[in-house]
Amino acid sequence: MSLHDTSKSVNCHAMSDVLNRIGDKWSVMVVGMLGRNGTLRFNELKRMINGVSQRMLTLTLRNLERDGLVTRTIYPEVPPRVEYGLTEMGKTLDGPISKLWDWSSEHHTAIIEARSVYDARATAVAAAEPRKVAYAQG
Amino acid sequence: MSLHDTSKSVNCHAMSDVLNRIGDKWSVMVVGMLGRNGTLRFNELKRMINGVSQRMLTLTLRNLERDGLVTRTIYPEVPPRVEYGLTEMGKTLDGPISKLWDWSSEHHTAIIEARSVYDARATAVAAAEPRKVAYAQG
DNA sequence: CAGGATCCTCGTCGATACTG
DNA sequence: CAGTATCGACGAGGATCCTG
Repeated sequence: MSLHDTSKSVNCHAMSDVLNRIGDKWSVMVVGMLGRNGTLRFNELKRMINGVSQRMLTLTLRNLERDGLVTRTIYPEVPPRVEYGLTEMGKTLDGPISKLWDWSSEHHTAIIEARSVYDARATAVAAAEPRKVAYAQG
Repeated sequence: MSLHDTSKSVNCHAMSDVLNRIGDKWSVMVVGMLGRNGTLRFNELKRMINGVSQRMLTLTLRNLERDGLVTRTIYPEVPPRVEYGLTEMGKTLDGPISKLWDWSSEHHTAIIEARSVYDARATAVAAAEPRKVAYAQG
């Protein structure tokens, strides 16, 4: 088949590295938001992303900027204004992320359901098996 | 434009929830591997994934199973044999993940480069600005 | 408004040892 | 082989306060 262990290792490394950034929840959010809205200010992002702390948003943006995915434009005004946008590379990432996004909203319900099924079964099994305790105490 | 804040919030929630699972490095790896190879045993996955601990692989597989993305088949033999595969929903996830995978290997180099550029600039700025210290100490 | 600095907590993960 | 159980270390991340 099409599986070469060597190339697999290399891809694995690249994925591993890239995933450390883009696999991050907030990064995906930021790229998604910027991909949809073009350009946003710090507090606009903060409001839209819902749950992100100021610290995390700052760090996320810095990392994305460092990786060449996000541009940071400072307007020397008062009050200060900083706008964030996607670089060309960032825009190419928006494609895959959108796919992921679509997948999420499409299958979210199914996942929630699968979880409750799994949990119900797990609980049932746990309840049906107090034997361990009985033996241990007997 | 096509941005509705309300639907955004909902999607944000769904993404947030889903990303907690699939945004996880190991989960992506596992789904990727299973997507490519069809079905794999525990230690096969462990060997292929390169760096995952036995504990993390177990947890990852349990979570994926719980979310209805991975099947777990136990063969009552000795020595024990357990095979993992993707569910139908899991297979649909393999698409988006493959996109991400491809993107990773395609842009990995550019990212590494962007980082070193950024770091070089950051270092230069830090070196060019000992004024703070000078003022503070003067 | 946009962030830097700090503290502190909670969860994550790896290592290890044991089981069926 | 395929796990479970436990512990300890570490770092991510939130809360808070402060600056330009």
